Amino acid sequence: MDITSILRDNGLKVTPQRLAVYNLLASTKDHPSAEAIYNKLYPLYPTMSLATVYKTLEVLVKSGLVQQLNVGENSFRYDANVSSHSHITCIKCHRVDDIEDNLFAGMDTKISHSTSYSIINHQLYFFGICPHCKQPEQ
Amino acid sequence: MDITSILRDNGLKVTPQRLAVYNLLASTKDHPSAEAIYNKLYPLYPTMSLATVYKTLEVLVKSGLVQQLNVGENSFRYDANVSSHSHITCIKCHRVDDIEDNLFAGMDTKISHSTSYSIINHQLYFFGICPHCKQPEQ
DNA sequence: GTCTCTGCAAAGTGTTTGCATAGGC
DNA sequence: GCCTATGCAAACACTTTGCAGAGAC
Repeated sequence: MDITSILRDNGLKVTPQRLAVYNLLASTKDHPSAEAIYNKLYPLYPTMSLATVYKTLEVLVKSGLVQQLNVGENSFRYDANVSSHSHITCIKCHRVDDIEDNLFAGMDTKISHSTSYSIINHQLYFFGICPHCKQPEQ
Repeated sequence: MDITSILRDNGLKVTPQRLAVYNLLASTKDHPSAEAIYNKLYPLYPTMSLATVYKTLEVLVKSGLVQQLNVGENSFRYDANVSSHSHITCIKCHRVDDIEDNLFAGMDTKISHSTSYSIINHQLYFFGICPHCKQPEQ
């Protein structure tokens, strides 16, 4: 199902701003922050405001079209990939990459047994040095 | 080694405020935020300011006496347990409990192989409903 | 035409900083 | 007595809110 139908099904209007934010997120593996999204869209939509980006992201998150990530910076990052998957951050260049979730199969069940919680989901963040930053400086 | 010696070894002065913040963290499994720490200490140290709590926490984190947690709220939480261990948050009452880290043995190596990053550490957060909140409301 | 969305500015929240004074050593 | 730490207030960064006008349907 496409974003237009999903928005309409949720009683939400389809606006150029909403499409622009979603399409930007869907076309990158970058995990940008609200501000980064705004900076990328501003040249194309010079009337768009940062407040609109925030309001749009809230709508997209609530509609299940986008997920909000918290990689321990002071701002959130956003991801149009809403499937359960984890992230790894480079402590040098701060890029954020995806990790396939099948590496964590069965983990929720294991945790559930050892904690007596009912596990609903998880957010797993790994920190390290990416292949690019491992190369010697020149 | 006790906190007094560790502070001195780092060239830091031992002040009542630093001891109070550290001892509070060391004596609870609560994972309080800076504000919660301030609120607990204020009755005992009425001249202490929130800025001092923040400055003290920064010093303690840098000295390796305390770790900063990011459970996806808009504020950080702090933990005097600096051993590698993960956390689980109740989405109803927002309590944060510890998870023994041996459940995750070998995971960093696995991720390192699949991502080509050098893994330095990880932050694993689980979300669910705690045993207490699972009980029917009365 | 209705009712939600946008965009501006202002307010809010958690955290950090500057600086004079207090206090550890 | 020196030099760092404290505590106040002001600044900061990110995010949210209020509201009038614009725009989707």
